Amino acid sequence: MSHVQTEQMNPTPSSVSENIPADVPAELHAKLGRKRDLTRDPEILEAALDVLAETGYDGMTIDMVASRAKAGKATIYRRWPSKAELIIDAVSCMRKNNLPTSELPDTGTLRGDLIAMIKPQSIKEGDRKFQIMAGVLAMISQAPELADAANTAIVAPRAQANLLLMQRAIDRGEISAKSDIQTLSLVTPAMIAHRILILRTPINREFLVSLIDGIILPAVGLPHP
Amino acid sequence: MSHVQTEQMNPTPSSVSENIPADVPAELHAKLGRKRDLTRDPEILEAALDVLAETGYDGMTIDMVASRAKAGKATIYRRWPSKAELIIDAVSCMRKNNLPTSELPDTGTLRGDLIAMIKPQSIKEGDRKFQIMAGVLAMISQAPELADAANTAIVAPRAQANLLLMQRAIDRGEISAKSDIQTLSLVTPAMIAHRILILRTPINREFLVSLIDGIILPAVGLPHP
DNA sequence: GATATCCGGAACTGCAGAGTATCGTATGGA
DNA sequence: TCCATACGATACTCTGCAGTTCCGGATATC
Repeated sequence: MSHVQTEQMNPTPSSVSENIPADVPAELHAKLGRKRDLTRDPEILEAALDVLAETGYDGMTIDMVASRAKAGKATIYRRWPSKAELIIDAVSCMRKNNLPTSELPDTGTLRGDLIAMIKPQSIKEGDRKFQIMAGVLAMISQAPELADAANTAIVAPRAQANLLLMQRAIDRGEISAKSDIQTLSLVTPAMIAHRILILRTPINREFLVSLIDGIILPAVGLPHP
Repeated sequence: MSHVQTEQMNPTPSSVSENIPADVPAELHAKLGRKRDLTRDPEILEAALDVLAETGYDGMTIDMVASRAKAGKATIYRRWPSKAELIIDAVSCMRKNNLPTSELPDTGTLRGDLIAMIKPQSIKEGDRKFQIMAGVLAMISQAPELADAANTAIVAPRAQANLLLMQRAIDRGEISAKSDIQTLSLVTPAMIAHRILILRTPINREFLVSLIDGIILPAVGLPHP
């Protein structure tokens, strides 16, 4: 990280007590209950994620985010105190866009369920998410809470979905209850991350199917179809 | 990445043709066959890897590398034209330190071989390698050749070792020849990377054993011991 | 329509860090 | 012993970007 400036000076401008300036810092803003264009927030966060996915944390500049969101730089700093906090917020807010567990497929077989989770749209979306992950990784060592945010927003949902599907397979007696489904549920996210981050190869259907048929199903004792 | 400067100006100082200065740039240096303290190169590269593992690409400064190697900043720039090339060189040179395949264990069983590869020293060394990987990831999008270098130096050797052990297990009839050992050989590196990069949890013996007993062996049809 | 507030745009400041230049010194070869 | 070269240290320049400030215009409320 390049410039991690002096960290939060003058939380209250106590030197001049004349009156509140037109543009007040973000924290005060929220607390004073001023009205703001609330539709700008998600647009800016989305722009930040785009730039992050494309250029990485250090390649990303606030000007890029501002121009992509057609916003002024000042507008961004009115809402977030620093670049770091903007990104943490952006990544944290990704969680909302995850599909709820109620929408999980239920085909009757584990393989059917796992295959059903492969959809063109989810592949593309997953690609972007892991690009964001790559952009964020550089910053993780300085802001550990970001690791949690990224994990919660990007890999945990996938792992959780896998875990539920496998648990259901155990419950219906399809696979052995001794399977280490906790570890197994992490295999696909880890392999996807490895492929995108290190091999720089985009995800496709064949790859995901080979993970299912070559690793997951054999590991839980199901014969290759 | 912060400062990716203007990229290679005046390859030959044609403006002044007086004589060659005492300290010539690195490229000329090598070509002219001047004598240099060759023992400094690996020390500087090693220092660069240390700093890289600790602070990441953008956190790393040339001054840090110089002082860690007890070298002058100018000495580094005499040998490498830029920070980026220094790091690419450092990562590329890691390959040499990998143990040759001839030293692979041969216990007679796949599980025995895989377990035998877990040694305290290899865990520690692996930890550092993947920290370096984390540091390098930020830069990969701008220098794709670095992805190859990192892959070749860090994950490929592990995968290759796994692959050989599994192939031997097939050859001796221990496991089915239909096993997708190509994909399986990537599981441990990918899971290790995931754990270090995203979960920020250090590797230990229990984790590696659970990968072997919970995923690899079940996936090739060997019963849990 | 007057007032207040926020907006986008743009100019500005400050600083860290890449890369360069210089200097006094250590070293090795003739 | 002398010369050449490369060394470490240090001081320097230059540039990109985080964060700030200012301004004219849009919007909303009354």
